[in-house]
Amino acid sequence: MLRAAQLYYRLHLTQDQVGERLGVSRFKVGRLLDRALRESAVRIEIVHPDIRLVELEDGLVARFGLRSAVVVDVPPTASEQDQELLARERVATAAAAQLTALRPTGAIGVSWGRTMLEVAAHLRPGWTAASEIVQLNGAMSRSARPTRAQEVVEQFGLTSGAAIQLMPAPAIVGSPELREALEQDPSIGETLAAARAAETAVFSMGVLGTESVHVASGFIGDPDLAALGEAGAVGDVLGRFLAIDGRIALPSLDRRTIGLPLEELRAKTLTVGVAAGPGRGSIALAALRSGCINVMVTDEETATWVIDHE
Amino acid sequence: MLRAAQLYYRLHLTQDQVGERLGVSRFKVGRLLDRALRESAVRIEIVHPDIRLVELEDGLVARFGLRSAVVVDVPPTASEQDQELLARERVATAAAAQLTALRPTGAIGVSWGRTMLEVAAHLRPGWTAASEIVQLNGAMSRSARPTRAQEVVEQFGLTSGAAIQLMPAPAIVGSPELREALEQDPSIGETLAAARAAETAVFSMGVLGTESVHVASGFIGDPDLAALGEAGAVGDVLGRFLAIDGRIALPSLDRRTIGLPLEELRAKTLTVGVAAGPGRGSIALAALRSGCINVMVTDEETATWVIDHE
DNA sequence: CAATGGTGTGCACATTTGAGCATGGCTACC
DNA sequence: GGTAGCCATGCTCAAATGTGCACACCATTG
Repeated sequence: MLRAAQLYYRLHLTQDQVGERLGVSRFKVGRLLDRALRESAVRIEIVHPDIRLVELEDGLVARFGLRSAVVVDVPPTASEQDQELLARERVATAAAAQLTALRPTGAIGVSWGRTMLEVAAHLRPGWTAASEIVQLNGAMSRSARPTRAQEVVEQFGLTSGAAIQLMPAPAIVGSPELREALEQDPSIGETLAAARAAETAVFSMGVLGTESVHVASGFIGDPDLAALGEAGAVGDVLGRFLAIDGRIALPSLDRRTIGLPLEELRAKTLTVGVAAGPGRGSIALAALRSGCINVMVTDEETATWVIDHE
Repeated sequence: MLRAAQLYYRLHLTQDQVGERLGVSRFKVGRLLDRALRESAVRIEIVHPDIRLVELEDGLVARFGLRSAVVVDVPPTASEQDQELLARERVATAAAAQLTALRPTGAIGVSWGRTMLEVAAHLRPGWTAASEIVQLNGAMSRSARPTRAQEVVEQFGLTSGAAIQLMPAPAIVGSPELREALEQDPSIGETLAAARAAETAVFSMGVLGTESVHVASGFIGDPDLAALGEAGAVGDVLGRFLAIDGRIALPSLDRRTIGLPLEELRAKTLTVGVAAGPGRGSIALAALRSGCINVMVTDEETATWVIDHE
């Protein structure tokens, strides 16, 4: 058996030649090799260092029932800030590539944020034949810091030649009643209907904290921030804050949030979630648990955190 | 590439199926797997502990231009003496099996000694269709300790149904003249002619020392022993003592030795050398260097020693 | 002593894989 | 703007390999 394995695997003879040398039939050689494999006398192993990325992808797919997952390697950098920038760049590149490979059609819903901006920047012209790009949630900033949500949608549209549809509203308003009133208004209502109708959604995940985009953009103030912390919120998806178990952390705030509700997101055929950079583990896990992601794109650190904490 | 390797080697999909999952052609998958192998991203290794035996066999074949080699594993025992007995038993079994597999025809020459006796004992009836078994060298003991050479030849004959031909002479005599005279005599001369004509020879190797068969049987006395030591002899093949370089250690003694000369042994088609037990390394190496072996059967310890000292 | 069942073997056939070659896109260089 | 060379890709065809089946061998059992 070992002699056969030696001749076959090391010297790369055919089973026929091995049989000739050993004076047995090629069938017997085949069975010998079978046995060697079954009895693990021969080990075939993938030794490339990046195989762990594949394993993480498989782990995510298996644990959360995803369609697919992409986990990218981010080489270490000098500073924490560089690390975040590099991670975002790498993950965004991968997300753009994955989107291209998935070839979505019809309408595509998109969120906004730094990560989404980076994804948009990496899309190559002609990446999809989609007909329409729809903004999924409100973004109109009231602070000096612009959300650049429009740039995201425009870039998605520009690179695909699709029509674009913006959602001209803040992410979060002061009362549920105002939210309802705004959603009734045709300018927002029609976009929301289109977002609902889209079969595909692409969005990133945001962390909760003082450096959060929503805080910086003035959508949530100190009282809301405190209440969210109290409720165990770890971050947001489409402006909707989740606790680590994947449920809406603060329903009262959720009712003031303008955009596609999570149930609707969950119902879509293709939902691509992008999470990049240190500290994204908890919101990534929450989002995965919420069931609104079926294609995950992230970095190794985040993926490892998620797998370890599930 | 890694994904392909994962699906192909770990999940045992066909290249076609891998291609389907990855959205590429099976040709590309094949090339991907090729590359993975070439770049050693995938390692195929034989992990069975006995693979070292195969490697030793290959080493012997390559270094000494053999037809084949058999190296057997000898489990450790309590005492050195048990080890020697077990080694002899294992190696003899392997030698008998190898002889059976080689299916020699015509006349087969055999030597004598403890190892050969053990080999003979392991031959199964019908192991060969050879016509004649010929004793290759003199063996008639003058001491109380019999050489049992006749038993070896008889057993070879009995198990094969072949005729036997003994060499009724001592291994070593007092003078070259006497040796010549004996070899002229028909009783010995005819056997010697048959030994010369045989296409196959089977023989063991003896170590030099006070416990040597030749010393115990009274063929060499103290002066010869001392002279052999002086000349760098390490052991014998067919009663002919070799130095570690594989040459006759003491030509004067060799001229007094009755039996097939080494040049004649070298000229045969099939020469099976058997060396078993601790301390056999040097004579095994000497015999291999002398070029008179083309099929080697030995234990791991001896094979390792030979490879390490060549 | 026949029947039985397990095991190993070789064979015909189907599937899988590899080798060589043509094609076409891309780049770099005139 | 052309063009030569390179590389990746997919194809055809042949080789290599796996599979189900029939048969032989052996030991056990009623």
